[in-house]
Amino acid sequence: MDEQTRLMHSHSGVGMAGHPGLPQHMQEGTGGSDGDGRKQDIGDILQQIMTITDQSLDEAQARKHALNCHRMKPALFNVLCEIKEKTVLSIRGAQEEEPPDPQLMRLDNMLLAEGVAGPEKGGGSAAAAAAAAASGGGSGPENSTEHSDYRTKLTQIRQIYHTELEKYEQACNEFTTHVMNLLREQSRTRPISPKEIERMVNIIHRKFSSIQMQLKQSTCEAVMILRSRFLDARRKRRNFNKQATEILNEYFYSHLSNPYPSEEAKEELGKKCAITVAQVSNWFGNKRIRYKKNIGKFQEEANMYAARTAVNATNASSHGSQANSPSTPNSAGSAGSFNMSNSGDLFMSVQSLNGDSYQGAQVGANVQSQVDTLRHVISQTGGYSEGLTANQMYSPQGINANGGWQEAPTPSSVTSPTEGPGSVHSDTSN
DNA sequence: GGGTATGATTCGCG
DNA sequence: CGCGAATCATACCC
Repeated sequence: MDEQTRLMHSHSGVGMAGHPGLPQHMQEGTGGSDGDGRKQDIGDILQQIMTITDQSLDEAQARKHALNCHRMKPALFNVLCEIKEKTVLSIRGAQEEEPPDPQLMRLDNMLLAEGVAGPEKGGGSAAAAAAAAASGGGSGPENSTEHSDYRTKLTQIRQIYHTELEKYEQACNEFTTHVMNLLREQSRTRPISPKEIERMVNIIHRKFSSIQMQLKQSTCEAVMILRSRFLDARRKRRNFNKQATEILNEYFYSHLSNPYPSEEAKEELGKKCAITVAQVSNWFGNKRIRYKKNIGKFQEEANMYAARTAVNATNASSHGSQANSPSTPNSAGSAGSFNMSNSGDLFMSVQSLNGDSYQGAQVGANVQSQVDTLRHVISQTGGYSEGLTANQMYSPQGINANGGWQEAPTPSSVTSPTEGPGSVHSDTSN
């Protein structure tokens, strides 16, 4: 410090007369008696500035300080600030005033709509409710747990978002303060106008807001993923419970000739299995196609259910025909209207199990179910398969070239004597 | 972990 | 609109 003071004074006795911030050259007045001296002075200063880089660090430091304390400094700074203002800053300033980013607005809107941004209470649950409404049906309790799950996750996202946002804001403020202090500090040693500081602050804010936008964007993505997970039922697939599968299988195998449950039957099955009608439809759709694709694989299962149905049928003592009650799906499997005297005809009509096609007999449901049942019982014993294969020709109209379930009228041989050929099948809601 | 089973979705067809 | 077929995504089992 002492050395600096010495240096400072060594330069034409220049003191610290100048008031920082004031245009010193104006204060000096126009009295030009020492004009030459001042010119000499300025030349001196400039010389010092120009050569400062050639000096050693210590020397330069000392010289710098001396210059800083020079009475001409404020004036020089003022001029430099003006020049800066007119050149660099004005160029930068041209692109400063921008309209709010449309993408940012979109993100903001979305976050608001999803209940992530905006008021703390209600937003999340409202969004969850909306999402739930969009997801459509589904079983009640299952749905409510899904709700809370969704809400919990959304709250988590919300919390993270707000925490991060706060962090960013804090960091932004800290950084801004830091930079402002730094600039203020530096403004003592280099020409920095307050306007420039203001601009710098703006730049910092813009940078931070772009970071914020990234945060918003990733938050939006997270919400979208959550939403899609919540809405996409495939992702929350649960196997039906054993009982439900049994009920469905029972129906399927006891209606193997025409496994197309009517709407009423689907509702009934849905009720029994605690699943929706749509799920019943899905199940039957899948079952049909998969059964048809690989009958061999399902053989055992088919036999099992067939045997079970057969047992049920034999055990059931009631023999009142329920063929005309299409809305009772289980009537087919459990009703005891099966007439053994028909068995011969039934056997004759049963098709080969190795083939792709089935007979879509439009006989009474009970009779038909017994046909299906017995077909498997027979196949299990391996009794009639060859003969039955040959008998396919017996009912040519029952064979579908594409291997689909045939909906053609029943061959007369299967027609139950108690029910006319036109009796309603339990599967069809016609 | 990989293979299989299974519920759901999508698409084209009649 | 219901169906078959293909496909996806997950559950389940070894």
